[in-house]
Amino acid sequence: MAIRPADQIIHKAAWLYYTHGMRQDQVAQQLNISRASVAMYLRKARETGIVNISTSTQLFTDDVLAREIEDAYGLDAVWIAPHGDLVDQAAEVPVLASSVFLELVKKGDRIGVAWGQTVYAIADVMAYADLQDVTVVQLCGNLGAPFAYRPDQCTMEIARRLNAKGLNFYAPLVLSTEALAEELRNEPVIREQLAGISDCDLALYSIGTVDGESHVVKCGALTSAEMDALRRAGAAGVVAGQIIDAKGALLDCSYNRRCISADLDSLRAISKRLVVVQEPNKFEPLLAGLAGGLCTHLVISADMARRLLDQARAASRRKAS
Amino acid sequence: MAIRPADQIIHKAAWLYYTHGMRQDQVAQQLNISRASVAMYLRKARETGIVNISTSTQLFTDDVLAREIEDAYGLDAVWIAPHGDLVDQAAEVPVLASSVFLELVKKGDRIGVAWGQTVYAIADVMAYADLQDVTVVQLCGNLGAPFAYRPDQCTMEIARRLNAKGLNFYAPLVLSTEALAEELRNEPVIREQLAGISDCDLALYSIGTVDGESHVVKCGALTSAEMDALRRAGAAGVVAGQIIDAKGALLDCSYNRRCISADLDSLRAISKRLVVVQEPNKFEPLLAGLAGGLCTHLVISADMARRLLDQARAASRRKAS
DNA sequence: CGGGAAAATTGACTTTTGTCAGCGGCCGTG
DNA sequence: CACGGCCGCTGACAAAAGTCAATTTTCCCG
Repeated sequence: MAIRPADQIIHKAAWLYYTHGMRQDQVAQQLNISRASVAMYLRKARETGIVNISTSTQLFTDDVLAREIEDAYGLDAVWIAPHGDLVDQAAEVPVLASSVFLELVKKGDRIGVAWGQTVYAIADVMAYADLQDVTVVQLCGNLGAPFAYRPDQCTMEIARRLNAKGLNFYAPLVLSTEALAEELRNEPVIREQLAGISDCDLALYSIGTVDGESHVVKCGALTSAEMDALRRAGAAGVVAGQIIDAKGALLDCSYNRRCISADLDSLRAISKRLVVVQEPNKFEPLLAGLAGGLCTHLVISADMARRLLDQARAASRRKAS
Repeated sequence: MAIRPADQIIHKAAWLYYTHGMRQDQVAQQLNISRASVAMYLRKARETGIVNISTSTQLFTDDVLAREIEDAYGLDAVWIAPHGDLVDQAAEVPVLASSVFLELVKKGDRIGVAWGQTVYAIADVMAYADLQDVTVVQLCGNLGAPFAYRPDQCTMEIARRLNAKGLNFYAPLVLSTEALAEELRNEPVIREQLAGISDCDLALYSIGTVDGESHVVKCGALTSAEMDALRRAGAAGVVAGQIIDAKGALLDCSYNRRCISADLDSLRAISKRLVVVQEPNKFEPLLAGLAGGLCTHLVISADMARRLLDQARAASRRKAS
């Protein structure tokens, strides 16, 4: 909490340079150090979030397509990463998402974070910030897979970037029997963490696919064959490690009952639910999530936006006829 | 709300430069314009709040003196503008205050703003920001004095800087009879505005002196002689144009009854009350404000901080003996 | 308390950014 | 339709910032 004495000089340099608009040589003179050091301190200030530089994401919400999707799906806000006229579209989604995320966070917030490649990609490009009274909580249990994008890593990395407190979940995501999962959920430590999820101000997650490429399969929570069976039983997407059906409801299956993760109602109790979808093959999972009311704020690519809108129009035509 | 087509390019340039970290020549190439134009757009982006650069104010809260004052007066946070080792101390207070203010504001907030030289000085050095869903409301009636720091100007200037909505108060601050003031307060428009004050998330004000130099005297709301009389009757400070006594309660006097301004209870209902004191002669007024619970967040100079702490210590010694 | 490794700092050089006069297109006006 | 004024853009130069190898300082450890 307290500033380390060594960092004091960084704060001073940043204040004089950015707030007072002094030049680096003036700052150097004022602090009796070389200009090169000032340049270095300023870089550190930016890197650690002592100085925050953020760009409005209005460019990406202010768009007819985005408005139409907001209306069609009843969302609070939609951001669309445009086609390659700027930069690579797919890569743009996490960058945009991390800006949007930082725009939505405010001091004192409690933030729920799920996991997966998309979430980790967002964490990875996220700017550092100085949000010491923010708490980042993990939305579901862990798994031991050697992937950077596993639940605890996602939570930790985001907490680190924000200089926030990270609250990890010390339980496995999935257990071998339903009874054990139930028992564990009733353990005070775990119960408390699960209960705290609905107190979050903001949640961040993506929606997973239900095929062999799904992160739950890659991490070994389910075999590819089991996933195929679940898909035949109506699985449409994955949210915080749990399987949902096309209506966005929790699929009634043993796997879900063996999971320790955020209750969907708890997620819906969070006022800002930021869903980010990067891969083009996540169309159906995303529809499921939208149907289930799991999303209030959405970041997607232009292609995906197009498909969502077409879908909504087709649906309303069907209803009209 | 919508981005003007001409501003689109500014957003794009800012996004590529600040978020993607491209160099100006790369941005220029990407957007098919000259690098000089990019430099110009970037300046505009910074000036209009499309890009936001903010520096942590931790340096000024993270200080034993600040902590001691927090404890002694039960405040949420205190910031202290240090002695001249950095820059001019008095001039630093508004600069620091405007940074603190911007740190405390968040999207969707409703902000109450009073008036006076200090408040206007803060507005004047405030960085531009892009907070379009913020509302800035005037905390008290107006007066026609030809000063830049009058109530409507303070409100408007802050709203302009934030790109927020400004809600002015179209009633005089002080009327000639109590009856008329009472009648006016009951007018739906005015009543509504007064009622809306307690819904604010954040308030910004200074505390005025009760002498001939007071802004209420300079602006002609009171004569110097009337002020002297009020002082003898127990006046200790001015908050949003109203006179308070040493305990921080509204002074029982005709002037106050003729005022159209925020009820002190409404002010206390606002969760963050940022009080900024710049001039050294505002020590007693500040004590009155603190006594009345009108302050939760405080920005002062190092000298003032010293005096506050000495006062608190003297008071506790007196109590102990 | 000396020696050595690691970290911090700096001077000198390179790259990047800021600025401004001047050019050219656009629009309203005579 | 020609003219003048205005605004926005650009090229070229000046100023500022970034970088890195060399040097100094700090901090262990024997």
